[in-house]
Amino acid sequence: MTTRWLTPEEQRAWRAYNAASRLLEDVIDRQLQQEGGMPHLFYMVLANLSEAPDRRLRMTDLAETLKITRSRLTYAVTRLERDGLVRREDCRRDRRSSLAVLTDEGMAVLERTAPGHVETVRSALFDRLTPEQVGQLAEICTGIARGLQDEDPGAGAGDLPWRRRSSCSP
Amino acid sequence: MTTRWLTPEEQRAWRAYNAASRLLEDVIDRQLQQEGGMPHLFYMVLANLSEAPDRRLRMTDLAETLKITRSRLTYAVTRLERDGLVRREDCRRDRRSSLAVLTDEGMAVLERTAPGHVETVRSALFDRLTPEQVGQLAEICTGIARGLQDEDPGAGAGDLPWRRRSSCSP
DNA sequence: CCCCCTTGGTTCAAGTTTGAAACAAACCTA
DNA sequence: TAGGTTTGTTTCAAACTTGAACCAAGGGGG
Repeated sequence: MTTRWLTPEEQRAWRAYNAASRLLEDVIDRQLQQEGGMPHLFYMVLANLSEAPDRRLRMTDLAETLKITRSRLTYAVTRLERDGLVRREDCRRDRRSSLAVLTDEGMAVLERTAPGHVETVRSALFDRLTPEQVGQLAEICTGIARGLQDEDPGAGAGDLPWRRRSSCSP
Repeated sequence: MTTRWLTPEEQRAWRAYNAASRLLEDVIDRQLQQEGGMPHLFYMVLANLSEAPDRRLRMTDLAETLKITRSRLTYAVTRLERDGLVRREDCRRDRRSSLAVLTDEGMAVLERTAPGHVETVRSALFDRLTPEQVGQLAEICTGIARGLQDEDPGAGAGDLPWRRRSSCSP
């Protein structure tokens, strides 16, 4: 079958998206690096932990919500641990698992860093969007994300009992 | 001034965006890596060169359109040059500049790789969007990109004679 | 219980990215 | 036109990412 190339309108969207996403991630990374000494991803690790029950999460679960590989998370947590912002803990239920725990210092850094980060996200993104556009963006992105999530397992249509989720709170 | 935190709707959008952009870039990188032996960025270097007059571009101009640092581009071009897909050429007009030139082999690889790439972009992104959403995405992203472009120079309002653009075709 | 398959994590080497120098050519301007 | 600034590019080390390989521990059948 011959390739279905992108229409001019699709090209316009695709190029704009690539430019915007690169620029956006750059500003955010730079801001967080300067004021928090860590890249965006590491910040998100802290943020996710801070919202988790008891400030701890299984490595695998954390990786899944962040949409990154376990290997990448291992590196991030190791670094954050070295800086004292996160601590590893063994899981009692399943001796294979390990939990990442946000330390008090980690929480402090997060609280100190959050305002500047939010301000950046706001001025770079939301201040330039109308309320309708915020909704449109959310709609578009949840659709894309859901699509890309559920296709990995098998090649065909999803037939799983709608995604299991293991838990491991002590 | 106290922080203007994100509204629930903004949070929803922001989280969805982060998930989607990460997943999207992952699929595309993986596909391109497997079928083309290069990451997305490198493909974009080839693609941009292929559309340039005479298939050549100044490093700085290329970096600017790709929204990446010159340093990053240097690395990419060096690697592509090692693989024979791109060649460097000196600029006659300005002896400081160097041009990246798409070789015939580079063009061939690009043509061989493009269909699979487009198919991935399509199935991951555009097949999940309505025509209106494509327009919305384009609108949103051009707005963001424009905003982030023009704020870098100075801190205040732009006062430049609307962005110069040097050219250097032989 | 033992074997096999799956799951949770880490490790390791190779690849990529970053940001701060370093350099060199071009461009003022006095 | 010498000297200082700007512009175009590369270099380098440190940081981060990737993917494959590895090592446990859990979970069934037999």
